[in-house]
Amino acid sequence: MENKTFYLTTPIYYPSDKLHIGHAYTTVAGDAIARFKRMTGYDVFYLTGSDEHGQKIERKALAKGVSPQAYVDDIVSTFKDLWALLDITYDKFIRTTDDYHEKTVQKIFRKLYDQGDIYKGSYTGKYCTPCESFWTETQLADGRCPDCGGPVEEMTEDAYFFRMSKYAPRLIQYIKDHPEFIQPPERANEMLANFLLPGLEDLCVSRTSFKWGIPVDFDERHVIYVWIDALSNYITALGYLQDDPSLFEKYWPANVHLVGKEIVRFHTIYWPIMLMALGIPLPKQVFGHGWLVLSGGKMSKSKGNVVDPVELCARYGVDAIRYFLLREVPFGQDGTFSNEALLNRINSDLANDLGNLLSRTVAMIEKYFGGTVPSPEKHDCGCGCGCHEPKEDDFDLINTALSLHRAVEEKMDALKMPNALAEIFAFIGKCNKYIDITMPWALAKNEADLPRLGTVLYNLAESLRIAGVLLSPFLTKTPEKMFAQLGVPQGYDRSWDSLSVFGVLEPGTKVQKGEALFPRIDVEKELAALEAAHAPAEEAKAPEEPAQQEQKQPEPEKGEEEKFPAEEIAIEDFARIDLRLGLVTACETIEKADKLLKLTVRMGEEERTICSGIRKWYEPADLIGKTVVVVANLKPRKMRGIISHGMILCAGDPADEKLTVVTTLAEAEHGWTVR
RNA sequence: CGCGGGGUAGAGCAGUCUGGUAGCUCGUCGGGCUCAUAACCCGGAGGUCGAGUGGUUCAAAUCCCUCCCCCGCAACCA
Repeated sequence: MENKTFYLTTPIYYPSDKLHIGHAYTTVAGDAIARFKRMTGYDVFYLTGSDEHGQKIERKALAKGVSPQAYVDDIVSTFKDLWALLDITYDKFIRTTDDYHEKTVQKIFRKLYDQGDIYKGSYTGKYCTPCESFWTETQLADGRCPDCGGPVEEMTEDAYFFRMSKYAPRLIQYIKDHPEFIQPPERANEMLANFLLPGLEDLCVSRTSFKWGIPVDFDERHVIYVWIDALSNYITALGYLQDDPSLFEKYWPANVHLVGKEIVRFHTIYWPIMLMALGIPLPKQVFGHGWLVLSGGKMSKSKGNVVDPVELCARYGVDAIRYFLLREVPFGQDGTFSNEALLNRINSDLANDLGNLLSRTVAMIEKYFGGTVPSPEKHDCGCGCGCHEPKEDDFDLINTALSLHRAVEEKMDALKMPNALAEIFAFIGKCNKYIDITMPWALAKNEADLPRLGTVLYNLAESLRIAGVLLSPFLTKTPEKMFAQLGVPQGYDRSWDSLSVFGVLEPGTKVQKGEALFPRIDVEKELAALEAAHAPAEEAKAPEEPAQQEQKQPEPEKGEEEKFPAEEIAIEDFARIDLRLGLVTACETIEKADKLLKLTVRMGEEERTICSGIRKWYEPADLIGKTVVVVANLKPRKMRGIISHGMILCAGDPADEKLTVVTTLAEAEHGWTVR
């Protein structure tokens, strides 16, 4: 019993920006699993962290004028703040810039190199010196650089490669033999059909184009590229190849790697193959969950619809957010996030059903029994000796209460958090109904019914204790508040084991009515307030609801990419852009390019081909004969095999729903300069 | 024919693997109750389960076939 271990991981997140609700989703889910496993007797190790290397970070830091390390230090601290806010009980937070991680990754790299799984190869391609980029034959535009149109030359660059193909057959077999390895199962088909069966290419695992990474210790020009660096965190965090490997020995192989569906591929192909090469057992399961899609489309900064978990917690409390994330969307599928859905969930489940149940139960115990939990009648006699008849309603309630933990365990073992919560809330519904059936207020009117009344209220209080215990993996503050109101002491009374007994709560315990668990929210008002808070110019309004205890973080800048006015420029800067009027003489669609239109544009003597991603809004016929504004001195670029020489100016709304090509008010000659 | 997911009551979903009275949540309408956070409980209305009045079957939301539509990913929005 005590030796059962459970090793659970989240992805390590990339600190190029603040985290959003999607990251919170994964990590809260992991936390619920971790808490559940701990309560049910497992020795749990829950790992999360940050993946801090790479060119993108290097560039962002440079742009900000700080060192990459300073840059990531800053952002990673906001990660930790968020996890603290959401009550995430991780056992370790690994950073890929941690010293032990870097050293171990170097050892891993060297080991794989020494045994021949990583080899130094070379990459031959067409190189454009000014752009510092390699291009493949197919990327070239007329034999020239697709970026700048300049000449390219054949160049060879060294790089290290991982021999993926060698292990592919073993992995294919493993996946077939272990149907539980990739979850949900349809992802396994996806991986096999898309990547494994067509044949794996060797993977390039080093880079020379940037420095912000872990150097290959025997070839300092190279840094280790993301795969080996990042994925290894799951074992370096446990001390693999380090002085003290005891954690590794204890917890590996991982029970579950929790990942988003976009990185299932790396975790079910590259990572297992790395482990095979290292001679380490594979993780038991990789679970790829779905995404929270916003009602207005995918989350993106330019749409201004990024959902900030910090703000939500500040408004509604951590438990409301945790509950919504865990309950609303089937784990593994995509689901939609909307403020309205969130508020409805909070009201109907947390406020109306759970909060109100506690409130009415405690209120009745105070009113009818002076705040002392009454004793239930004994009705196990059944001999007709004057004792009370067993009540069917009671048995029904009690039996449900007693079988509930098993139902929850079953759902949780399949990582079905929403279903587990549904079980618990079905029981809460049953408690509300029980009140209706038994009508305590009627019993209270008759002295003779007092014992029955006591039984009813005892059953309710005990049911709430059980609900509180069952909710503990999911909600972090609420069970505590429930126990406080019910007078449940610390210890066994709150443990998972106590769920198999109905009657743990001691009669005579004092209850204490407290604040409403979840104050009901006026949805319409709140939606209006949210909208106001997100209006760019307006200050965030104070929440309508009593502020929760959570500390407010500095507001992130809203829609920073859309900020207006943008940075000022001088007239000379503008003058560098050569804008011309052009006449569209021909326009056609391009095969296999569902976003592009290919336009032929005349500007004075010159005629050009320009590709533009406006097919969604225009038919070719709409544009022929129209005058458009062209950015004439833009670098030519190859798109879908066609060189686009220039760009057509358009105006569009932030949601990307409406768009119009910019044209002139009066008749104008093509070739004129726009100024 | 690139890969994948999906189309079931006004909305969001379950049911499909393992064919057999079409279910849940929210909303809506009506009723009950008054202990409670205008909450809770009960009942009603509302669906030819994307289309083929396709195939298999005694029986299809469920299995097979064909087609249509939506959404992701990928390749092209500079």
